[in-house]
Amino acid sequence: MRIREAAEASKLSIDTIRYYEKSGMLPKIARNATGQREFSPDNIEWLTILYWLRKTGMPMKAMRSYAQMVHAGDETVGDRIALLRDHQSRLIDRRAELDRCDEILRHKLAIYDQWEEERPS
Amino acid sequence: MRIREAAEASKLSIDTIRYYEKSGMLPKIARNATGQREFSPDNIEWLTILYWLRKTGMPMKAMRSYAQMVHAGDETVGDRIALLRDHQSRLIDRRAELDRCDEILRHKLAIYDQWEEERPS
DNA sequence: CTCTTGACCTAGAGTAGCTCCAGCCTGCTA
DNA sequence: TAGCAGGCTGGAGCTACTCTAGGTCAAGAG
Repeated sequence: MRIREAAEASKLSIDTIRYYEKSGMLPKIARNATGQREFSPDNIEWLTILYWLRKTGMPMKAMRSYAQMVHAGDETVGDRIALLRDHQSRLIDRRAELDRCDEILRHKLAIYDQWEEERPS
Repeated sequence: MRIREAAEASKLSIDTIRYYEKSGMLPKIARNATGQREFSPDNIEWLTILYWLRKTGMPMKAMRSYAQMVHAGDETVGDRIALLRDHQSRLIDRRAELDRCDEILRHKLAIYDQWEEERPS
């Protein structure tokens, strides 16, 4: 699978995939005879996970160390679990932030709506 | 109220507040005799709203136009409502993203946990 | 009354995480 | 054999901060 398809499958952009490779966040990606990247199904799964981790705010630094742990082998499984659980708990915090913002917006909108009612355009 | 207190009250950093002022996202902030910023309670409310809007992903560009609309006066209230409602609907999308990521993490962790069970450290 | 400390100031450099662009190569189709 | 699609690299540009250098000012200690 070449980069265009990999981008579509993972929802990352082509540029972002190349950037992630350059930044050491991907395993070694195979190249064909003319130097083009060839993505395996495993690579696609990896990209997809990165897409979701980034989208929900995991910093590249953490993704890089996760990548290195996967590369390092089985004895890092414990640390990998810790890293993922850690991110999972951040998701909860983020959800609370969304709720708080929603609350503030509701409040603000209630004020504006009342305002509109009183002095209609 | 000076910048340190304003930062504490709004949860923005001192640097970010100065940056926001420079970028035209704040109303005119008063200065005292020695050139230090003096924040009014209104200013603090504004900073707090910006904090939550940014934290939940509103781009600076949108915050800038919101600031300009507030500055422009009452006839922009309709547009302001539209902008806030728009952001509110983004919050829903973000929540869905968090849920999706949580699902993926659960799946991944289930696999790792099983792995750990099979070959305990 | 000078000295230090601490809070503030500005301009500008540095950073994260992309995104876009120029210039080049290759393979397919007409 | 020319044209076009799709890939490649290195590097510039962008957003939203974050940090640093170098300076001012006020208040308390010696």
